[in-house]
Amino acid sequence: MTPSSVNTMHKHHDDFYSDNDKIYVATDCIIFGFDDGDLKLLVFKRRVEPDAGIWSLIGSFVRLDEDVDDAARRVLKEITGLNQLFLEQSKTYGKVERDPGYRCISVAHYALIRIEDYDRQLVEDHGAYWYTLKELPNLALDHNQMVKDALDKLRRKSRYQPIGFELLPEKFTIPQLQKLYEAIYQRELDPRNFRKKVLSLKVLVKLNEKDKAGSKRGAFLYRFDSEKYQQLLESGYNFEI
Amino acid sequence: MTPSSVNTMHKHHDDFYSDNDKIYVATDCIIFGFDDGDLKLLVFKRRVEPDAGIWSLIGSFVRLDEDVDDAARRVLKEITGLNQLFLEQSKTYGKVERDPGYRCISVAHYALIRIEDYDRQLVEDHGAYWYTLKELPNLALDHNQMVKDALDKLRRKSRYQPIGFELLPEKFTIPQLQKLYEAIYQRELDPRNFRKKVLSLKVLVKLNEKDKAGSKRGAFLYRFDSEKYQQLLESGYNFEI
DNA sequence: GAAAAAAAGCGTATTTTGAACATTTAAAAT
DNA sequence: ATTTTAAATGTTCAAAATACGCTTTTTTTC
Repeated sequence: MTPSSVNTMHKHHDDFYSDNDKIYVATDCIIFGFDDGDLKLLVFKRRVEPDAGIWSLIGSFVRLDEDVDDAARRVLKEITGLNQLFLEQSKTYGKVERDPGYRCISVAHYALIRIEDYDRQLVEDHGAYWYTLKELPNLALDHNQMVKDALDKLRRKSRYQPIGFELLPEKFTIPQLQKLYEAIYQRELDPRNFRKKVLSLKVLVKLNEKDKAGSKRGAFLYRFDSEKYQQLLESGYNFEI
Repeated sequence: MTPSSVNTMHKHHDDFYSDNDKIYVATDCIIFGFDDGDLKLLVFKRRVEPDAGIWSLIGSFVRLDEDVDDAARRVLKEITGLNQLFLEQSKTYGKVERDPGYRCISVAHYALIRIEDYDRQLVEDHGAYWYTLKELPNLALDHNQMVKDALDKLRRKSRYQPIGFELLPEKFTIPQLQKLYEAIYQRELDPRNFRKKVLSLKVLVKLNEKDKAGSKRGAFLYRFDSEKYQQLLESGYNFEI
């Protein structure tokens, strides 16, 4: 390749790319859920070589006629049955030897789902299992790195965007929300300060119901007010949790 | 495609992928520089359709035998002559219609370079030009979006990591550093508070030289102490600028 | 060569935010 | 009725962010 071929976006592809030079493009999904005070990850038994029998993330090749993020959405839909969910690109993995079988890059996406919502039958049909993050086994290929990176993104993002609500049911209590953030940040938070902080953001609506599951006394349920959130965002409000 | 084909990472590719189904994989580079108080971007005149004659980012196809990030490094090296520089993946662009010519996804990377270091001859040979961010023209394809996203990443990242130093010469003054951060954040900072803050991080070494270019009085030059930075990082120090 | 101008550099007061901790309240279990 | 458990409210102290005043050094101008 000559130096001038650097500027290849300026040349026609046929100039140096033959069809069998092309690289496979896949997407892998890091699916986070939250249950019982723990962050969980949906993983699958891999069926073919290399690494057959090993747990792995769920993924798919990107079709010629579909957007990359649509491919991720398609995967999620077929596994969980869920259509509308939080889905965001994480990072692209492009090492030559990342998949020993053939040259393939993967555009990883991470998703947050309310663990009560997903379709249990579909998940079971695919041989999938919810692993607690702490007990996560070795995954195929570079999938452990993918999880690490996605978790990092989730942590960073949840500091300045109220993204955690995607992992909770519509109605939730402050202590539940706290447990979620403790799971994300992997450290304990002071319940009094947490409550103060989160209520000061003014995006929670207190309901006239209590959840009795967590304690004898029961805790008031809240819901996230995304309209108010949008308003505050537009008026330049800075969210940090 | 059947539902089971979702889990394609588990199947062999030949099962549904023929060679001419494959997608082209490219990389585009958002090259930031800093000069004269302004953030600048290195752009190029596109030579072929679509959008020939339009300014665009520099890019290249990823070779079959090179890592995606190596492709970006190769592009940068051939354009600027620089080998060791700050380079980081930004985001992957995978819309079907993003390039009308053919199906091609692009893994965007952003780079920070000291504007005095680059090879002017090489840049000129490639028909490149340093545009001020504010005066940036319409770019080809989805390249304006790429710039927007990369700038956003740069902003976020520079809040918790001292990456701004990559854009300054080895020796710089506090006022210069402030101008850089003002350019990145697009807002004015108080010189007294900025100085206090940045010196409190204890990663700057004051030199016995003054820079007379910026003012009549002249300002002391400093350099970034990356060893000390590493030490502090390892001891769990939290950098926020 | 004295005065004005301009940016560098140092210092202090005020406000806001974050961390630590004590106490009361509601409801279930004994 | 008493104990137990977690929810909820409140207070205090320290640290960090912000706002702003003033002196210093050197060049320019009259």
